[in-house]
Amino acid sequence: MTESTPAPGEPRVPGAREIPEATVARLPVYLRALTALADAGTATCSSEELASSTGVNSAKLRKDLSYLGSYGTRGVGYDVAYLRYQIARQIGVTQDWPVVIVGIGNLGHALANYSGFRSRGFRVVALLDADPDRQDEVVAGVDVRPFRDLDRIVREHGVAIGVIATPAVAAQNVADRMVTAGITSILNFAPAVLAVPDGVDVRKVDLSIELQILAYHEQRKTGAATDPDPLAVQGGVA
Amino acid sequence: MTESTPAPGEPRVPGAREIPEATVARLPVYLRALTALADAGTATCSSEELASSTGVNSAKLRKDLSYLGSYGTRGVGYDVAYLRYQIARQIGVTQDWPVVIVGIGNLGHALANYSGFRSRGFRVVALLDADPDRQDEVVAGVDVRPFRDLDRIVREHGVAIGVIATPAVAAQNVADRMVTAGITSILNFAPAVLAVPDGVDVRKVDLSIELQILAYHEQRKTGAATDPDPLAVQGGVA
DNA sequence: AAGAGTTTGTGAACGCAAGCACAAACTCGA
DNA sequence: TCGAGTTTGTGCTTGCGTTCACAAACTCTT
Repeated sequence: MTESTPAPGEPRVPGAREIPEATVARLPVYLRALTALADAGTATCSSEELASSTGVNSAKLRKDLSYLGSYGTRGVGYDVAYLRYQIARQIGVTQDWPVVIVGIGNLGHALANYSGFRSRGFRVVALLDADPDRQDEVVAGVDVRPFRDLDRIVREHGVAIGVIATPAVAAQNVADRMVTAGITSILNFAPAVLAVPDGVDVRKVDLSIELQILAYHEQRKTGAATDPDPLAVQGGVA
Repeated sequence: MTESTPAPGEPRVPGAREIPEATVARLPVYLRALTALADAGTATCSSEELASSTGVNSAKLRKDLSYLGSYGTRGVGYDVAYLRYQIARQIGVTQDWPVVIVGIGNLGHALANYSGFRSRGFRVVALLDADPDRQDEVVAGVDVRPFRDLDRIVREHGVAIGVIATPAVAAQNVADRMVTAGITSILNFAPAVLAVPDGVDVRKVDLSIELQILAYHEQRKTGAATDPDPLAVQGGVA
């Protein structure tokens, strides 16, 4: 992904270790498991327990946590509340993150209503849509605003993160406008490759790609491969 | 992920090369780009062109394609239609994949309406929901059926792939029922870790995890880390 | 206080993936 | 036919991520 170059030679933050990308991707999973444990009233847990409830290897879990610091106690395990706070702080979900969502189709609706956002510090400050007919609606308690208001909304609320839930053809234009408005992190649900300047992070979630990966493995399981006959190309794929 | 062990010693399929997981994950991206090129009337393209339109390195693209076979022509490039067919065949999207979706919330609606499924061989044969009030609805031209019909529907349509779009608490039960019914690939949108027997593949898409990864990098960019004071644990994270 | 049992943190080995760089194989013009 | 230009396919190097395995550090019982 578009990693902001850490200025060759000098570390990004003096005391902060560099956390590997693979570890960063797992921290939210640990956070969720710790929250569940805390809600269940559990005060302490071992790396083995936490690992099995998150579906990872316990050695990997311990190595992941070691990048954050030494927050466990040998012979005992981890304090659930303490570890949870430390992970939340590292990820950044102890802060408030104002977010805008662009594109109010089915997916935009689903995202606006998704409770998992609010509970982790993400606050949807506006839903934007280019269609003027939609701008009287209120979805999930948030006003639908015209897309042209993007700049003002970003400025007023200090929005750093934008979500694109538009059709593919509109995605690049939306991304450009977001970047211009000052957004530096984009979560893209549109099936399109976005070009953005350095310093802007883009993560992509593609629903059909995940299904296709499953189909690949499923095909291998059942051994049902299509005829590799090159002549079949004439017909093409539907 | 739960990779079906390829029987130590003997290759899974005699003639088939083993395609690396990282490559499999990119094949759908190439497929989409090739479809766009074909729609635009392009007959031939180089690895450089295809790479830039999919956002990957051209060397990586060529290496990925080399796992499928030698489908390019040196000095010329790749035949768009031919390569597209070969990739589609390898992934398995030249076949028809009947799919069931369980959980008709906002996300279920979005998935049922998503055109990217049908155009790639995925056919939603049923939407299942435990709520009896919803079973008169028709969403995206597909009947909403009671969850208890799962077994029959899977049997009748030969469903191999199931999608879980329920709340987290229901997910494991749904997965168990899916496995019992004969489903061997699950796409899970619920924020829960699923336990499934060997031979069943699970892929997870977690909307809030992606946002949290963005937040982590965003926090690093702005240098706005929260006070690491251990005493703050008393307050905990909201 | 000492030994047995438990669990963390991490050095080291291993394996997969990314990228470089170049020979091989093609086209095209003279 | 030959040489210049283009593009693929791939061996090799490098780096990252995973896993193993064990010393260090803790608790608990006697």
